[in-house]
Amino acid sequence: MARRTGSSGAETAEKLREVALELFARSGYAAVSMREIAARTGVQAGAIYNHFPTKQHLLQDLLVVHMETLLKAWAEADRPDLPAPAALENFVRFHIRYHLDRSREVFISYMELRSLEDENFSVIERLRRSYEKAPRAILDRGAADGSFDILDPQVTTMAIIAMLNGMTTWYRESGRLSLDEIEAVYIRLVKRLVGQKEED
Amino acid sequence: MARRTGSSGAETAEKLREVALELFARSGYAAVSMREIAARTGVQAGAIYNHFPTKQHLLQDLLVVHMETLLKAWAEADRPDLPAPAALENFVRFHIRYHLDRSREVFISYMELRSLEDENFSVIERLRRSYEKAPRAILDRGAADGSFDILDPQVTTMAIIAMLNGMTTWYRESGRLSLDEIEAVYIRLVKRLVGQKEED
Amino acid sequence: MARRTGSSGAETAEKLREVALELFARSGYAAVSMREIAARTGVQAGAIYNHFPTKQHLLQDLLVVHMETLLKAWAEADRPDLPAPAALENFVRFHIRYHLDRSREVFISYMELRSLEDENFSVIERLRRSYEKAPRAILDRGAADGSFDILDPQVTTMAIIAMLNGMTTWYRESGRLSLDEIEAVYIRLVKRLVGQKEED
Amino acid sequence: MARRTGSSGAETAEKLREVALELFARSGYAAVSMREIAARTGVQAGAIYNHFPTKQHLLQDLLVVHMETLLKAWAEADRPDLPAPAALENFVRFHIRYHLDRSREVFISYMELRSLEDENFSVIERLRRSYEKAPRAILDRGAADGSFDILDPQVTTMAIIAMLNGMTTWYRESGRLSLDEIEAVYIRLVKRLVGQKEED
DNA sequence: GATGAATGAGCCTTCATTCAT
DNA sequence: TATGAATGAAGGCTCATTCAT
Repeated sequence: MARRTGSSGAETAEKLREVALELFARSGYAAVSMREIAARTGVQAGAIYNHFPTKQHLLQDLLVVHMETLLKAWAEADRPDLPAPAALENFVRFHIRYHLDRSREVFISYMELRSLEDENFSVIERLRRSYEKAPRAILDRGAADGSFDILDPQVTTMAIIAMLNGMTTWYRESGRLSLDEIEAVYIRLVKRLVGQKEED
Repeated sequence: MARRTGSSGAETAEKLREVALELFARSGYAAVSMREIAARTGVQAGAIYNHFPTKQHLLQDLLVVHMETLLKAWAEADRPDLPAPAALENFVRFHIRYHLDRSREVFISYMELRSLEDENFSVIERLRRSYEKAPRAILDRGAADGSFDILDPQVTTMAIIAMLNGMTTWYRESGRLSLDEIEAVYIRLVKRLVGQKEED
Repeated sequence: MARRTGSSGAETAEKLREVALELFARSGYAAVSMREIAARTGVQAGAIYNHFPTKQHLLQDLLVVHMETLLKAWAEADRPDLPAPAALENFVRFHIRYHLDRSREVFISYMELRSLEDENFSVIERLRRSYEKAPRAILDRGAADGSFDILDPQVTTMAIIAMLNGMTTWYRESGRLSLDEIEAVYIRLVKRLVGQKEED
Repeated sequence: MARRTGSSGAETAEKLREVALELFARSGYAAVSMREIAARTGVQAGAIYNHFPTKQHLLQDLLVVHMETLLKAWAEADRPDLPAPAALENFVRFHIRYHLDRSREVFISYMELRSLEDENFSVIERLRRSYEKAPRAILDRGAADGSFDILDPQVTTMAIIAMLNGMTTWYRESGRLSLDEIEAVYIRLVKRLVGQKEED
């Protein structure tokens, strides 16, 4: 059969991306079959290949789009004009909100790096490094102007990111603490890590 | 052909465990085939089934052994007699050293939870929760006696663990800092997280 | 998108025939996909079906056109008025020239008979037999008037055709001998096969 | 299920070779599926891969074995001690008998060269050239000692081979002429091609 | 305990063909 | 007439697992 009335190429591609994202995040790239993705999208397996040339490209597409969207979103959220403490708080808020909204993307962008073929791996790795420069720059700025007391800027940067990302593994909307409360705790924890005096 | 002189069942099983660990950590459970494990062990695929009834059991075996060994090691390293600050430092040292030595086990014990069938999943999850009680208990003790100033004990516990585990993703023996130096930084970072005054 | 200005249906059909001929000759009917034919023609696969109802029809079309063109060309080249020796030489020249010009058609008309469905096979087979009657008739004429000394007319006919066709498998324009030279050799070889005394 | 009692690896491999030979000769390499070969062999498709690593290897195996067997058989049948006319007759007899017995191997060794990947192609092509040296050497010998009157030794060699091979396309056991009769005709035709005087 | 040959299901991908646009 | 998106079947090959030897 040919195209059914009402369906369009862009819609199918977007549906495929959404379904693949969900399944890759839940079961892992290797454990998900093209047939499974197709079935949940409501098409036959072969139809996927009208939109993505291989399974690998589908993963690559998800990761590139995620990283680029993240970088673009941060470019808009970044406030280099703010003093370092406020800039850091801004980063933490951004990172937590953005990553909770896209926990599946974040998860596979860490977990499925190993499923990427070499060249694709490098592309994503480079984008990731680029994002990690954001907190590092703020830390350096705060260290320079004396508002932070940093132990080791590189280790501290990685510690902050790991700590924030860890949240996605246990956060549940129905949990004990609201997102606002958790956010507040994390902001204070990060301030401690960078040796900033608490204002209160 | 029969068994080659000199090889024994226990040896093969151990070699299989070691190879499977390496491959699962590198490529993920779903992406590794029994044939691949067998080939690197130097046997045929069928021989694996003399030692492990299924691929799932092989993973389960690795994870259970890892978690039980970890808990046993901690039971030996734990010093409940120490004051909270020293106990926390002891935990951090233990965790870093142990996890760097077993980075593959740690990695798959986080990553491949989703590859476990339901019952196996619960077993491992329970063991993991059990380990996480260790830092939590120290935090609670320090909070009670006033040596720590904890923001939220549960969030802080998870933050500490996530921060420490993050290290395994970037640590390289040949890196800028020695293990001792990194350890020292992390200990100070953890002290900051729990609101302990730095002594020096 | 609609038809691009300048392209016409007949042009596309002819381009498809040419491309299919080339690909079938090079890789074989079964190994060539409709997408491949379409791509080299500069259209999408679906467009082929505006010109040929199935892949099988496309092959059939090529073979029927080839055989009919061959028969028509021979009808024009044939000189039944000539004495048998001159008529035979005329046939050999015609066959060599025609088959070298159409080596791809000749090749698939032998090779892809097996790819034809039954009815189509019979059509082509009949046309081929019809062409083979040409040399046979000349042989019979020469045998009757004593200008040839034929061993077995049927076997000799097939031998001549096989010998001549074999040339298409090794002939290269850049080879040691020119086409004229090769032709001269083949004419003399054929004369030997039919037991005709060499004039020179 | 595992191996059924009574079956053995070597037997299955041989059966697979025989079936593949038959099917490749009948339908062409590209048109035959591994499942089809497996089904006629009485195993599942996957089992083929215990004996041949790929479909291409299966074809390659058939062709290499055929060419090597042919060369070996000719090495035994060759009689370099005979005078050129008798040696040529010996070659024609050998070639006809051998090729009729192995018409499928001969057919695919010509037809499926194009299905071979580059390296495999070269191997077979080299073996084929090697066989073609046999008649060429006899022709040269007969030309040198004056027993033949050769027009062009290379063209004549190819003509002889093409003429003889052509027989496999039309020979039927139930045909008008017996194999002995056909053989006799072909021997006399070849003698004519090399310009040897007929004895009787 | 190990091999090697087998199964049956499933993998990613391509195929000829169809049809709304 | 052509596109591009779809189908359903089939392609070569790999998988976890079994079992006679």
